[in-house]
Amino acid sequence: MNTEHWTKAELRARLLAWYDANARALPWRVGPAERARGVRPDPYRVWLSEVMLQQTTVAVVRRYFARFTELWPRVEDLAAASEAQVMAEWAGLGYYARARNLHACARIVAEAGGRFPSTREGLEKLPGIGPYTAAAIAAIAHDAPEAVVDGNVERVMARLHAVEEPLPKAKPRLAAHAAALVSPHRPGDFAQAMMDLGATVCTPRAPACGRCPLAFACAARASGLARELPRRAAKTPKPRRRGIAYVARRAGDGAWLLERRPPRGLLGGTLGWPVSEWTEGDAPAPAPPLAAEWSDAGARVRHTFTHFHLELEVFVTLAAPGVEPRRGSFVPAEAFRAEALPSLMRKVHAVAREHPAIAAVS
DNA sequence: TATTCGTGGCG
DNA sequence: TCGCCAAGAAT
Repeated sequence: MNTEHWTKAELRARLLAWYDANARALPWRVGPAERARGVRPDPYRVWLSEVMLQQTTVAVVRRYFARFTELWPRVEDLAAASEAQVMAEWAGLGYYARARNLHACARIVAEAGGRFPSTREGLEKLPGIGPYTAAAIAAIAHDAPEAVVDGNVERVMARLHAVEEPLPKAKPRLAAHAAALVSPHRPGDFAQAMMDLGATVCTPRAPACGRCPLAFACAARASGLARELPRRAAKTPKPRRRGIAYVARRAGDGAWLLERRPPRGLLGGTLGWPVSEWTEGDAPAPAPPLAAEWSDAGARVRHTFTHFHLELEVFVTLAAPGVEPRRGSFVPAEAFRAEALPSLMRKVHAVAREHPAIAAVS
């Protein structure tokens, strides 16, 4: 029983009208005006942007998206790259399983003629494409009438309907609300409008209800709850772990000792400095990757991951030219780029490079 | 169903 | 300094 004095059609119309006037200009987006003229976005660019945007802010994705599409303008180009190249370019973006899945997905699609599936069901079979991303590509690239439910949409729905149940338990309810609203006429624009609204107006901390095209229908607005919703289940505190990072340069040619991490798990598949185990209680056991005189670089590296804090001691050494490392391999100085390392490892590099034993080399 | 997976910006 | 959170997926 709908006891509201507004209809879903009216709500859709208000949102789309707002989007027509306020859509963000994004490099991977075909705006509402162009779209009205029949222009459709390139599914490859939609896919690439959506994967990058998973749990990641637009500001950061802009830079990476520009670089990726410059290097690899088509899915076949990305498929032809090596996984190491893709990992190096992804470095700093986080959630590195995305990069591995991105590359695997590109090879599957390229092998299949370079065409992405056009349905949500087909898309969801590909690595790295889950329910959200499949629906987003289907709606945005193909105008399929799919409900696209991300964090923004969940927040908008929680407020619009004053859903008090905390996340993540409320997810099915919020998804149902979103599904009931999907525009049958402009599904792609509707999906992007919902996300723009969440990103620029119905924001987490300080919603700008005065500028919201849906304020007239918003239950949370009416009851003064907008800022409180959506509620979330209490989070468990992050433990603190400690470890040691080892930065070795080779005397003479200045090569750096780096190690590729195992393909799964934390920072899986990325390039980095050899490290000890990371422990919570006891001090970490030393685990130098080669026999040498190691010096404490002094400054500690602090870094916070999704579920723990880490503090790393940094040890450095200048290794003799003929030394054989127990782990990792030497990368020539001219081939080394700190930008190809994940953020944690960049921080280690920034500390190590200040030490005389490291700085003195070439 | 609950964990595990990065990072940077902001209040 | 610190907790919160962002266009989630995989296991």
